[in-house]
Amino acid sequence: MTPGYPEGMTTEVPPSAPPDTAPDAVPEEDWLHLEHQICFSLHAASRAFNGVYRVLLKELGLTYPQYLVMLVLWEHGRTPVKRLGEHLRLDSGTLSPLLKRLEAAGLVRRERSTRDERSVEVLPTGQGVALRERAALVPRRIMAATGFTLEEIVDLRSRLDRLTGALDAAALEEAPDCG
Amino acid sequence: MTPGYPEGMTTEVPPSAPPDTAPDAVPEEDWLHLEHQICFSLHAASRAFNGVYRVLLKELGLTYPQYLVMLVLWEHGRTPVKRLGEHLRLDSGTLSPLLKRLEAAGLVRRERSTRDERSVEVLPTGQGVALRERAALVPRRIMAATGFTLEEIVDLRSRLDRLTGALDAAALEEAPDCG
DNA sequence: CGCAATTCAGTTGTGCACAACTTAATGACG
DNA sequence: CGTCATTAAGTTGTGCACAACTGAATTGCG
Repeated sequence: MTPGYPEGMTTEVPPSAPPDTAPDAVPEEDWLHLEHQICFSLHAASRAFNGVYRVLLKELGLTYPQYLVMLVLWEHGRTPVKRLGEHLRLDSGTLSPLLKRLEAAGLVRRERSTRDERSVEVLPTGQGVALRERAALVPRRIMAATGFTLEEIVDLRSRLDRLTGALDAAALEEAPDCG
Repeated sequence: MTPGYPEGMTTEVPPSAPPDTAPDAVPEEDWLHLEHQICFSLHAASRAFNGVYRVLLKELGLTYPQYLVMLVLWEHGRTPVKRLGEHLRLDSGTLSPLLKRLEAAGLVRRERSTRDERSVEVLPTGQGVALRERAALVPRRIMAATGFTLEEIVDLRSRLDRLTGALDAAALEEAPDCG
């Protein structure tokens, strides 16, 4: 292991070290290496999670994002697409076709609001509500699959939420100028 | 907040409580609720991370998965598609078109192995190697965006790796029978 | 009222993830 | 040697994520 760099690959990063963002004395060369591992980990964890859900949700006929939508609908009932997007951090470009598929599957209905005709409200059908009972087994099986205790899960969740908040804020600052 | 359930939504989950997997005395009804928050968190964190990378990598002309591929190539040089897939947990269905785009961008070349004509080896072009210098700034900016210390990041990484390992193992057991 | 700006859902186009399949090369075995 | 299982890469089809855009409804303001 630790294969080292192939010839011609060591790219002498200029030694400019902005001291405000560097939390430690990590050589510049090692950053890509470390980074390497970290972003792999997050990416891989997300996909592994998705994979386990895929297996469990297959018998419910749901994909993972569809399951997330149903969770919101089971909890809140009739919900405008806009609010679904806020809960799930998804825009209409993702939700519109997804909801169309859920509607085609007979799990939700979409009704244009009478008060504001721009808005479309989504509500679970009887079949959609009934699915909740079968879905109730999923969380426990997911928990078992992680091998984590409840405390560990909750702790991980709070870290991830903090991460998400920081990243969202950074993305906003990064966007137009601000630099 | 805490909107409560809309009428007709409370679905009396049967009180069967398998004691082997329940780490705590959490009411069955609350599982979906808790689950709700947890899977949202992971999903959202992954997408938030992706969003920040998207912004930073835009000026390099890379997507996040393409960046992951380049990280492997920068570290290991010439690598067969098969091994890339092992590093990144991706199959040829994902990698083939991705590598085709990287090749079209002039960042990598693909060469069929002479020793085993089934295998295709990927290697960075001069342009691809040169890109590494500009990419060296990315990890630091990502770190800054997270607001996490190096220790926190490393700790989070180990948790996520443990999670991924457990989930992968569970997915294998879940698959055919094993029940 | 009349018109511009905003809001909301939907569409289009690109790219990733993955299951299922195809094709070609390799290796094992009789 | 010939046959068959295995392996590697690629292709096809479905679905998600997101940017950019369209179009209709609403709101704000003069």
